[in-house]
Amino acid sequence: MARPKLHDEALRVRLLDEAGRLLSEEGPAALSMRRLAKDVGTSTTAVYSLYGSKSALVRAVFLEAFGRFGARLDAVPRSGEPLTDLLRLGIAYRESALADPHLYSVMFGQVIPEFEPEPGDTEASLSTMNPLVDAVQSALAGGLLIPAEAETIAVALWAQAHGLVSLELGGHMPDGFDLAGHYQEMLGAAVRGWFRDPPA
Amino acid sequence: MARPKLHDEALRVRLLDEAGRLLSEEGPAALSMRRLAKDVGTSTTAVYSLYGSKSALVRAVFLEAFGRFGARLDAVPRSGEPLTDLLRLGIAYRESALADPHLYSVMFGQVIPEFEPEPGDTEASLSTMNPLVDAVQSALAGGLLIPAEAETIAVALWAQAHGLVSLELGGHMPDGFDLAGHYQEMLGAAVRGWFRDPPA
DNA sequence: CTCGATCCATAACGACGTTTCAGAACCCGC
DNA sequence: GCGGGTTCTGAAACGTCGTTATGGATCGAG
Repeated sequence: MARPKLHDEALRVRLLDEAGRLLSEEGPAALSMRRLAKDVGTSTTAVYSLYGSKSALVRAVFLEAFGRFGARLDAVPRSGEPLTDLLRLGIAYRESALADPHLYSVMFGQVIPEFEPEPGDTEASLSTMNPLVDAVQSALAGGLLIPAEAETIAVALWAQAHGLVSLELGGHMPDGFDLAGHYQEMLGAAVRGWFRDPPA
Repeated sequence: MARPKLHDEALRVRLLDEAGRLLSEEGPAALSMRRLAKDVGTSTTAVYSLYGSKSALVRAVFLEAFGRFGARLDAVPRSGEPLTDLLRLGIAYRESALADPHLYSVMFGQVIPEFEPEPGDTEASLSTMNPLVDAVQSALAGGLLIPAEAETIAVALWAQAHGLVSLELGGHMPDGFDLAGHYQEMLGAAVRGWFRDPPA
């Protein structure tokens, strides 16, 4: 038979890490197959034998990014008070996105033309929403919210946070608008919209 | 002195139209300088003498798209009832985005790597928000909403609509989730969050 | 030690954005 | 009317991209 593989799992991981680093630190334009290969000290062929295409490589980064993002949301300490937790999750959402804007763009924008998520990849992004759904269900169970589907409320709140973050990252906020200063107020209103009765 | 220009304003308009058509019908990947030049029957040099770069060309499409988008929102008939108008605007927002998803991506995503909006281009996107700010101010003047800055409420509602549309276009909705069926309910909750008193 | 199979880095291919360049087209002064 | 100099033009060139073909290097089996 033949020589042993150099293009092994260790290299696969190194490529994935370096791809994430390139994206995070220099943006989507910096991630090219040539550049990536050179930075980890191998050839483009190696990347292709391990990943097959740029699209597949970026998908790996995409899934990894969702994994980290979901972990950050999971790590938010729970207060036992569902409405408090919803706010905390929203704040953690923005912090996570701002901590690595380029990765957030890979997850939710189509910043890399070669890659767009496949239907099955939707699950990755939906897992992001799990803690949100849990908190909404708790609130519903406590009779705090109007009777609606938990999924509907969760999607609405998710979209509220995503919309704010997305506009902020895209530079679409009004001049001088202090999003950080109004973010909690906005999240609060979004949640309050589903209240059964207004709080005192 | 010299020969008259062939690369005149008429050609500039034709290029802009064709660029918009390419984007709308075939997506961002189809918009290349060579393809564009060939489709309007000229050379790439012509595009460069008129626009200077792909970035500048896409910026023209970007501004044009915001113009059309804003016009659609301006054209929404007003009921005199600010809360009704807020819902109508939200619905028109989604309809406009879904009518030309690729253009919406150019406006709010960074789908074309060569182009990202300059600071001054923020005004274009903000004008989209004008009818929204007007309706919010009317509602505030009518004492319907809690006393907050109109800009804050408008940004929150805008982000709610944008977030929903953006997640929908990106394919991030849960499997089988009927956004169209829940969209008004969600918008209603977003507005209700700013109510002074809950409606009957 | 030789052979054959396997893997890998180099180099090539087509397409991209952009720029260079030689010539064609034009206006002005005569 | 007709050069001459200026300006504009399209074709071709440059470097980079994603991707793929190729030929040499490398190893185990006999």
